[in-house]
Amino acid sequence: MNKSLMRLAKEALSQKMLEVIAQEFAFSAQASNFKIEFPPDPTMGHLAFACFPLARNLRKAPPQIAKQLASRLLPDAIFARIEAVGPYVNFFFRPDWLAKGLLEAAKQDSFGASEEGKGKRILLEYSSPNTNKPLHLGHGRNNLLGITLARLFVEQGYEVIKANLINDRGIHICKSMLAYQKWGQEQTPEQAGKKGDQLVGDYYVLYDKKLKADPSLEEEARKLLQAWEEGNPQTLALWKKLNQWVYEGFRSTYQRMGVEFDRYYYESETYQGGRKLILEALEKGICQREDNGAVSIDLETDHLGKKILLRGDGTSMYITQDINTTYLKFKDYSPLDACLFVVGNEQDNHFKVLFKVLEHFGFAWANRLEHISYGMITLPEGKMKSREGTVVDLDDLMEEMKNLALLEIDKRGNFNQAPTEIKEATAEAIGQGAIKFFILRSGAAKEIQFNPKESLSFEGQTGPYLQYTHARLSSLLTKAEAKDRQRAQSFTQATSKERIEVQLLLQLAHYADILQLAAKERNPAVLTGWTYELCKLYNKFYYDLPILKAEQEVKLFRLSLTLAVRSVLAKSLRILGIQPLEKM
RNA sequence: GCGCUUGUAGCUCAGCUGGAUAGAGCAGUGGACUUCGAAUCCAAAGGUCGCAGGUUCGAAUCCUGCCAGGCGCACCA
Repeated sequence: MNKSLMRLAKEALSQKMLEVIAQEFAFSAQASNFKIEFPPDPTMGHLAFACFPLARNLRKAPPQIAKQLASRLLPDAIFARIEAVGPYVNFFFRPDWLAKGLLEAAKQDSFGASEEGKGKRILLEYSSPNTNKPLHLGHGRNNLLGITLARLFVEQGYEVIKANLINDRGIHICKSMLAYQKWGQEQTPEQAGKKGDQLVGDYYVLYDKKLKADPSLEEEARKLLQAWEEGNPQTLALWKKLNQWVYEGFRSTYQRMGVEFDRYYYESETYQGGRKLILEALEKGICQREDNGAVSIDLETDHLGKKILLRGDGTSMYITQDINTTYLKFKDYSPLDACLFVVGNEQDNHFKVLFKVLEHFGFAWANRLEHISYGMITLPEGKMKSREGTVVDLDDLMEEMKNLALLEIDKRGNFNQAPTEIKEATAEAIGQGAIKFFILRSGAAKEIQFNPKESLSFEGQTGPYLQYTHARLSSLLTKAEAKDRQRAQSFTQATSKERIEVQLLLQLAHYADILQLAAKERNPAVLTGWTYELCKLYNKFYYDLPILKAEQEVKLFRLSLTLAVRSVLAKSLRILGIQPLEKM
């Protein structure tokens, strides 16, 4: 599948318009002289030719141009109706043409895929947690953004490397280590009966609590960090032990969310490496030596001020380390067409600086770096604060959502006869669907306000609504006679032309462009919005028109349409990480 | 103070590379289950698109200023 049906239609239309404009106005227009758009409402038309840009060239009023052009245009194989409305010429697709072009294709798994990224490689870093506490809702947004973008890129034909840079060293983990050392009594996660990351997180909180009574702990934590840097065996052993527990905890959270990685980078292995690159730059005169021995770079001309890259004592900083990991990514995976960092917007400035520094260092790939920034998730009370216990823990949230879903399932009783594992798995899928859709439906730049009571509903614009549509439609298909279902697979005639049916076809026709746009804009919300719209259309179709009880030829068309919608819907849901359910 | 970012219906959000009457969901109101799954559908209601200028045939969309929220502005990460 190279070109989407919609693109073919646009190209055909564009060609046609060039000819007609030449005939009617003796003006040889360029395709750039006009724009083909989508009317706000499909009842007005399916494609629109706007006459504004031509008005200048032709010195005629747009409505006049539209009228003249429309009078010249005759229906053809693609368009059934063409009419001038104000300054627009509107085109209506022939439902048969849409049906023929879509009903078969949409059932293929390759539908909507593109070769845009064929032969190209993207490295996408996301998640990148600290190892001192469990993941919270903010990480959830990061993870979901990351994994969903990865799938969108794959759909565009890119080879995607999903990388996780683990912040496994530093003062934060030393705080947990210190508290554990002092008060942990060698307790293991098994003994405590909790996940490793949760256990380690408890000690991080404990450290903070104890710190209030005993400020000298801060000094002790710093000493521990020093011991770690010096390679003290006991410290290293403790560090390894706690980190291992945390990784096991993360693994289960990741798995539950459906998040995965191809490559892990560990800060403990990379944090020193940037020094060499910076010293080289210093030799080339790109960087400057400060009075106390620190190395800085002047980004004044880039309006980013002066930045220290290496401390006076020669030790690494955050940016030192990032310079190195970025360098390593290109070393490990060259050639990369893009190298993306999914990191919260509190680091917008950091990435601006980082990218600029690498540009100054002369790396040719510096212009292929991109920060995928996203807003924080806040609570009605304000910011989440781990110290005040107002953090929404991801594991807790997922569990809570699943339990809520369980209640809803019981209320309906569809699973009363089913084994509990099936019921549980369904509840889990619904809970996940609710969380994922909720987080992915708003644009990344926006802050999300998370109100536990209201945000995670199962009705309306939600993940479960999409899953319900899929289940409902699957249920319908199982009720169709096997013989009809069989025939519907390859049935491509629009034997009925109700408005809602044409709208559904039209929605399917947009799919490929939607996927492409979502990937290009790095914005999964483009897909969530489209998918919701598809479901809305289908539910209306389902409600308004009989399917199984329709007259035979109409029934086959409607079943064929249903099969097509199910296929595309299931695929969109999978890209979003939401499980399409047969029953719920 | 400087930089980035957000401000659209009571609430949560689409629309923002300028175009046809600004759209959904939730909440609230009124309807639709003897009919393919009511986690659904339909209807009415709800808006000075933060404010003020400007560019344009045309601005929620672009520019400027102001107001409000968020995030940055470390030899922290």
